[in-house]
Amino acid sequence: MKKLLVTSALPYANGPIHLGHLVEYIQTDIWVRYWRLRARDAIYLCADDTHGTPIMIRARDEGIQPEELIERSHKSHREDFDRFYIQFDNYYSTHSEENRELSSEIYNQLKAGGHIAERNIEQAYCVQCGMFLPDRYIRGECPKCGAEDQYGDSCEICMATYTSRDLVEPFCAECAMSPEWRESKHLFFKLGDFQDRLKDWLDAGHTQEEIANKLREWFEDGLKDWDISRDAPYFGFEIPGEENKYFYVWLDAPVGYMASTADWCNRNGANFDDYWRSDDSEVYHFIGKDITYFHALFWPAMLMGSGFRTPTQLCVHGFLTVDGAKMSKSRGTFVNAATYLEHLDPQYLRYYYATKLNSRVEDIDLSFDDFVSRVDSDLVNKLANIPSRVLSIVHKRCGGELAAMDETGRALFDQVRSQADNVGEQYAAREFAQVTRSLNEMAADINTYLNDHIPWTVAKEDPAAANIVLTSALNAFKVVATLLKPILPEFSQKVADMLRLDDLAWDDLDTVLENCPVNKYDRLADRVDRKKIDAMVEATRESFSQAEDVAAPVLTTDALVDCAFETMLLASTEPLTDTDKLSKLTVTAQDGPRQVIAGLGHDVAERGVVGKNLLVLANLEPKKLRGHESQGMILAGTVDDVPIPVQVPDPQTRCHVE
RNA sequence: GGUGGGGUAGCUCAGAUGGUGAGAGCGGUGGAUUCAUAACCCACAGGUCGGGGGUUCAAGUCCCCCCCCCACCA
Repeated sequence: MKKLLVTSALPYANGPIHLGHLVEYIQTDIWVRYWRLRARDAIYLCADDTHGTPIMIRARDEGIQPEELIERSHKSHREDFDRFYIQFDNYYSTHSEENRELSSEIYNQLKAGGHIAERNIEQAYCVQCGMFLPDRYIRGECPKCGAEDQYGDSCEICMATYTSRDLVEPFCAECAMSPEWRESKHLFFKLGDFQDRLKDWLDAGHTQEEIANKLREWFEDGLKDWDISRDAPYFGFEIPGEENKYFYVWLDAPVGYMASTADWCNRNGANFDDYWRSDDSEVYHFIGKDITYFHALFWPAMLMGSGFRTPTQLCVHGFLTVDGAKMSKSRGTFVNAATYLEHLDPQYLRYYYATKLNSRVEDIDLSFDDFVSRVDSDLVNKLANIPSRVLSIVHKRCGGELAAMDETGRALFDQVRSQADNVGEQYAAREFAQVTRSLNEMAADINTYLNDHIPWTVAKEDPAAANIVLTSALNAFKVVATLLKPILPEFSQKVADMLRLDDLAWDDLDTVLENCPVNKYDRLADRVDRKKIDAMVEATRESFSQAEDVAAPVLTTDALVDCAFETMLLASTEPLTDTDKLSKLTVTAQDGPRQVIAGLGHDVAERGVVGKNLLVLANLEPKKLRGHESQGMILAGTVDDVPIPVQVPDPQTRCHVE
């Protein structure tokens, strides 16, 4: 079999690992561990993605060098991964000499091949911050619907896309200064040069069919040139032959896969070219669907244009939702890996994700109730229970030593053993949900066998006869524990220890333990305490509310003096149906009726606020939103992301708030 | 707004290329058991397969329309 190189996407060095990240790392790790179990030559590589504006700005905000920031991230990422049993062969960094050299080499090759174009473009430049502003760092009013405080590339209210140049009254997101427009030279990768080869590559089945379909849509519009340069100041690699130009972070990020390979090869006496310039290896990238574009178009094209091999397969997965909804900081479901570890066993999450994962691009849901029931009923009640019930009798009645299997016991063993290859195929196909289903069926067979042969009763009269049953059940369980190893490495190792084996190996699936001593049962897993989940959610909620408090600037009373808050009676509401959540509210102020446009959702009337006194910022400059004039701003808080206007209890109370 | 993916028993989900009376696990109910982490084993669930129309001898499974949810949009 060809040697295997497997990667997970490079986490950005700007924040901690969370439960959403872990879907991918656990998925990849299980897959690689399966191949290691099959004794295949496989390496699992990753690295931190360390460059770009957000890192630079964050370091500056913290008053440290970017190098210090990314080193801190690297350390914390590694720690989190280790504790979740993510077994990288190498966890490197894109801020490395190898990465600089490889990125430059690829760029030089592309340039030599005529695939790099130069063009001047005009960009927002903040004089105060001394830098060009990426779309995410420039804000302003949406040119289409007039919504305020929108990003430089698209409007979150009306979903319009545009360029930052189109923004009305743009300002720098960092310092709020209005930017000036400066022209500078940018370098572009002519992706269109590779259109035909990319099409062929996609048609050849290098990724899931649904992904390929989506990419083909982009082909129809024609592939645009990709801007790969950024002007100084920028945290990244300088572009060879240019002055004050840096590679855009997404250029050198995937090259990080290669840099990690190079570093690993150097330290392990292996040959880099065997992986990246050879067809004798297979390269698998596990990625989330959000970065498909980079991995399915830019990345293969970069490789094609620079004389390297292209990936064997892109394994694209969906996103994680928690209890059916997007992860939420305020609801406490945006759980960091480190927070999870303070409360729960990492193996539970590995097992739970495995029960959900398949080879498709579906989102998976972490439902806490389901999580508890899966772990308790599968892992504890069914799987871990088998050695527990068997070994207790072996030690109580049979002197702690196994016997030999009889024909019936052998039949059970063979039945379980015969499914191993099938489970292997499910692993190879990344159908982990099927793997867990198969394993639970096998466990059910063993439990049924035990119940049918009542060794606990037989042992009272005839311990030797009972031991035949126990020995058979335990040997069948050894097969299950071996097959479980990629998902639950520690669980499997503990089983090996109980059986007095060094480890559980695929090649030993046929090896049967008979007439030999075994150790006492060592507890394999405990039930999930629901209280711990609640505590974890609460801790998450608190950590983010604290963070947000710190982030808010401290105001003096001066800032509030100009604000005229007034209670106004809400007379009626009317949803603006061509918007996602805007409603037109009619309120009665002291000086008469007013119209206010508010993003409170179309169903705001159902929250019992009509006829109530609401708190309104009354002296806000009138503004048109989606063509409707808004004369004030309703103050509201959110409960579970649902906006609730602030009410003043007594409807008779009409006042200014000073 | 565009595109993609979904909507199957209370919950989480299986259900190639249309065809025996629609499934699993969990929960629930009844029984059996006591070796085991109140675990395990057996039996029971009658759900308009989102709604409507169509093709067909036959449709969760194909076609059309509608509703709802989710994601992505360099």
